Amino acid sequence: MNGPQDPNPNNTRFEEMVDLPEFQLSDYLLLEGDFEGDFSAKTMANSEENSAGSSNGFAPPEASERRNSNICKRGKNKSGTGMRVAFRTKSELEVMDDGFKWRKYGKKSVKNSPNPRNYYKCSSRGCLVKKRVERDRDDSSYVMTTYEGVHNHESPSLVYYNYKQMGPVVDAVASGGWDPQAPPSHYSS
DNA sequence: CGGCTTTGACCAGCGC
DNA sequence: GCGCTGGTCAAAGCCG
Repeated sequence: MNGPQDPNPNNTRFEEMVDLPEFQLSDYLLLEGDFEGDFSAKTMANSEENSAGSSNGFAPPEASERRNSNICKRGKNKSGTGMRVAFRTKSELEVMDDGFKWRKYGKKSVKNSPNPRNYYKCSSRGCLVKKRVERDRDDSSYVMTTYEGVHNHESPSLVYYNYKQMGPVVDAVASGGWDPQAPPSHYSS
């Protein structure tokens, strides 16, 4: 199931969302995927607040990684899609419209967190992509969203995704040079 | 009536 | 080996 398949269409929609005033991307975590190297979790913070610790509910990478150990704990990707991406977003809304249709299938209170974790599956037939949503335990104004898997279809609402255009964005994020606040100039509407 | 959410139960992996 | 915890299932209820 490898190949030049859509790595994560949500990235595109998400990037558009963080351009909106009510959304503010804080952390971008590549937890698993078709990457070279042996890292299991990679943390990208877009702000100098990162170096200031968690004064703003913003955990340093070390802490973020530790928190992500929950996500990686099972170490198995039942959906077999091999791609997991986590975002931490400052948002009032718990469920963000990323262009896909999600069906809630579970809710679980997590240890060490006052906020429950919600589990969603993509509503599209045959699509095994899952999504976990929970509020940050340190600062409930932040929402942790974890996508697992790759959509085998396009967004039912709008399709902005273009793999060739997406590549440089991912590279920019990986190198810390991507500014989520910047206009989505790579879109050609 | 169909689709979605809710919620408790069950299952499986991991750490001790 | 056992207990804990996270993830999933499935039945029931709700809503459009």
